[in-house]
Amino acid sequence: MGNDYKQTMNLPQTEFPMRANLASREPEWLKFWDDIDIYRRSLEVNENGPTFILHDGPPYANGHIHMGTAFNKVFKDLIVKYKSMRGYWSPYVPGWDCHGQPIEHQVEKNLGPEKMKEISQAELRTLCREYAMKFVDVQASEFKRLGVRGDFADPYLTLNRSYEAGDVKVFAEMYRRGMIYKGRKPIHWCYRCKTALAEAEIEYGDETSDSIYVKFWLLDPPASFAAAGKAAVLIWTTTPWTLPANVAVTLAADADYVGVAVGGEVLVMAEALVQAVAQATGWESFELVRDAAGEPVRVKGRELQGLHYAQPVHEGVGGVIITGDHVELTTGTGAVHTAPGHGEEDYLVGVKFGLPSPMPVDDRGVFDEGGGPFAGLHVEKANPIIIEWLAERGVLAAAGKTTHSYPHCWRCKKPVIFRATEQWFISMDKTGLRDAALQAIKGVKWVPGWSVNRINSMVTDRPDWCISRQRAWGVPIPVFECVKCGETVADDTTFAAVEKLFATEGADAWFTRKPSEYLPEGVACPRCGGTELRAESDIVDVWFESGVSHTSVLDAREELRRPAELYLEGSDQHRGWFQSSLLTSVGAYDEAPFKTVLTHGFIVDGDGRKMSKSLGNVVSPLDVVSKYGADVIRLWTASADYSQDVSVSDEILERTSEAYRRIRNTFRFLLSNLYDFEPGDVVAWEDMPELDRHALVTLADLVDRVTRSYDDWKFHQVYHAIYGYCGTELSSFYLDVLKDRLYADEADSVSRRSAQTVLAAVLTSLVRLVAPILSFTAEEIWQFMPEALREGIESVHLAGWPTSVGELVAEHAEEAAALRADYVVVLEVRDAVTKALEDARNEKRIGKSQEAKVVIWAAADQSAVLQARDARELADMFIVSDVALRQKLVPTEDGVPVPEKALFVDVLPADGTKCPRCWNFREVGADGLCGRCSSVVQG
RNA sequence: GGGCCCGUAGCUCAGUUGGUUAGAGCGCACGGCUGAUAACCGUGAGGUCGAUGGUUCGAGUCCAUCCGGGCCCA
Repeated sequence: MGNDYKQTMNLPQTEFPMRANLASREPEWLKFWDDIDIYRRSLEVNENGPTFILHDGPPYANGHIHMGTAFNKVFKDLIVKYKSMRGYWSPYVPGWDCHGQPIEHQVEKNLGPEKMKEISQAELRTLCREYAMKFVDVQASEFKRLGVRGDFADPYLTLNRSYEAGDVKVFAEMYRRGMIYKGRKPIHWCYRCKTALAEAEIEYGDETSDSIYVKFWLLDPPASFAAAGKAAVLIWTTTPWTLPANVAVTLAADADYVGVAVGGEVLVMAEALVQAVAQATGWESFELVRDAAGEPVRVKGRELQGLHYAQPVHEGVGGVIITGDHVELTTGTGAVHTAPGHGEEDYLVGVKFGLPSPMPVDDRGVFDEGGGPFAGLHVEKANPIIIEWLAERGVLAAAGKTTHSYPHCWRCKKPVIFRATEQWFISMDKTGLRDAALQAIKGVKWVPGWSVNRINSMVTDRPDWCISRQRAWGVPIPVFECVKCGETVADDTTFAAVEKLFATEGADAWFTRKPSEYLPEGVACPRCGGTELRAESDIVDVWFESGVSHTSVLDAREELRRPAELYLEGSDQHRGWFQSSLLTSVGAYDEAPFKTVLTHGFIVDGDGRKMSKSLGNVVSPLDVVSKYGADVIRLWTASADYSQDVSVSDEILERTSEAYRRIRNTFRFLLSNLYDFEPGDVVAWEDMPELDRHALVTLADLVDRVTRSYDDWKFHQVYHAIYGYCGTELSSFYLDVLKDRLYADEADSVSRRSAQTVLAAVLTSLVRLVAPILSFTAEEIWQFMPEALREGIESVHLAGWPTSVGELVAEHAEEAAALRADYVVVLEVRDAVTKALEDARNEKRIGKSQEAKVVIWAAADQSAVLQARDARELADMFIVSDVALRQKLVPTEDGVPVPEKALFVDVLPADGTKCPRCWNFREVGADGLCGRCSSVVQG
């Protein structure tokens, strides 16, 4: 609409682009932050502030980041930025977990078997180091691209010398305290490659095995069974070669066991499996042992516990019947042959019952003397011989073949065995570590609340911690072995020497130098006095390594300290890092390394399913960055309730992106109406229209709410509060109402300056509130703000937290309370008015609301509030040209009319003529303008 | 199979100690505006609260079972 008056108005002006173009513009802000060294600066401004340390849990330096790592890092970043803006000294040192089997495995795969054979352990370690460092760099740049701020120039790496020295320090302290011991545990073992295998190095594949049923004669059978014949417990196994290591039979405690009478013998097994076993063994006739009443004799597994049987291989040796949770009643006989040296479950139940774990198979897979009659036999060839041997002795009930999934070595593709070997353990109970840890848990704040249950049950139930690994890429168990007698040599002197060695040369030296080169003179075996020592070849579990970051990082770095205020990781870390950090810290220092632990759920797709390549629902953070921008990932991170699993999908990101645009446009409107606002233009509270004072109250309330939500770690509430404020409070009400004043009133009028004063307050507050989340956009806004509003501060991230509005409103607390109450009513009426306007619009009686005049038949409870305001004020708030107030009285029985309870609104065409400048309907003068516009135009 | 946890409109979230017709914003549909314009304003339609069965005068809100999903174990 061509309108000459347009130039006489104060229409919005700004260079701040409506379209964000985040993907291409964000890198410019990254450069800006680099240029001004924002990380150092953010520390400097809070040099004297209280300390807040969020200690970063190290992601594994392998591969690119995914949505989960992106979420976690952004989450941490917004907390650190918030605390920093609140005045806390909050250094953030990112870390990486660099050692471990996956990297070693990958390097070995890349190398191929030929080259692998040729290189030394030291060379392999060098390749692993290069591999890890490459991905540290990759991930660091990806994290930075997300806007994560921290000491990326000097992160902590578990392969650093100083870090490795910390491993020794913690190990030494726990060793001194008597928590670390040497024991045995079965592990996957490949006797061809003569090596231990990690779970990830196992490939499962179908294998045809022997399937045999064996009778273990009971030495002290229950009388009810024995009466019917010689009694045995019947077991089933697919690994006959493990029978020499048998020490027990495990039953299900609550299951019913019966005696099956076959050929004059009584075979005890689970009742539920009798039919299946009969089929497998081909019994032509059998019957259950019955009592006098003719009922089958049923005995619970737990009642049989403690009975003894004759070990099937070793003559004159007894085994014991125990019970365990792992016994299934779906296959076998419900009586499980138990050899703690040959299986994980067998081992665990063996530990529980204090059983020995004989291990008659050597590292080549050959039976030693422990194999009894089979000594010298290779396990690969043992099965048929053992089966025949059993048959000869009349204990083989049946033999067949079965196909099942079985573990294979990834290198030679051949079946592997479970074999107990010497390992290092941290004892949970010898020195009371478990109890101390449970005690320490109580002193930590766990968010959300269920988190404490989880850590508690894990610490309560976990077995001793096996901390040794038979690998190359890691930190060695820092002890020695006497070559002469095999005794472990480790004391203050050796630990100090090793710690120094690692601190100066790194753990690599362990593999290239002889102990005599770095141990002081005179170190000798405490048992035999031998002085020739061999360095332990096992390395330490990577969980132990990352767990000691409280020592290697928090203690070691000047800017940090232990305990940290906060650890923040996904819920899987209850078993992982939270626990390993807790146990090593309690073990070495008797206290938890953290004051608060925050846990978040996992990232899943829109249907709540985990992301996987096969489902095709994987969302890559790098793709999201290039499509939407890092700020949209950041906004998504903040918007989700992390106490449960967090969904991400195209739709969710699309919605988040729309929310982003809404927030961005709100800022754009604010900026565009402050182009001519100078510090001298500020209007005092007393001189403001009531609407503006109310807007300040609303803003102060928002700041308050948002601050509390940040403090309570409720970031999705921050998001909802800010988003809602932009849409509801500002866009659809306050800003909409303000347009007339901002555009049409005289530029320098008090009414317009008052509005701008409020807009400035909103802008400078809001930009700070969103800065921890929308780090890039907030910075962009900051740089577009009028000079004076920036107060000479270079970056929004150095600008501190908004406090002045809250103080101003607090000075007028009473009035503020009244305004809050009154505006509840005003806004109710406004809703009714807009609804009535919409009806009129649908009837084509009006177009824009300024064409209307509304008559409000106020309800009784609203009347007083409306009466207290003048009609023009109300008309402005409702964006109509005029308001008339009426109160409808209705007659009552006693003849005294009372006000009607309901509210009615009539919409009429506005009186007067449309002012061509401000589009309100008014009395117009000779120039055709309304009084206000006329005087503005004339100046 | 075990431990911990989750399941309210298409999406993100609210729903106090169980109590009137379950809320908000966004999206969507329709309409308005064209002086926030790849914007802005308004109105409206969408849930019976994963399912079933209990406790209760009354349950999204307590109990049980089941279904679906997640993490960690086995």
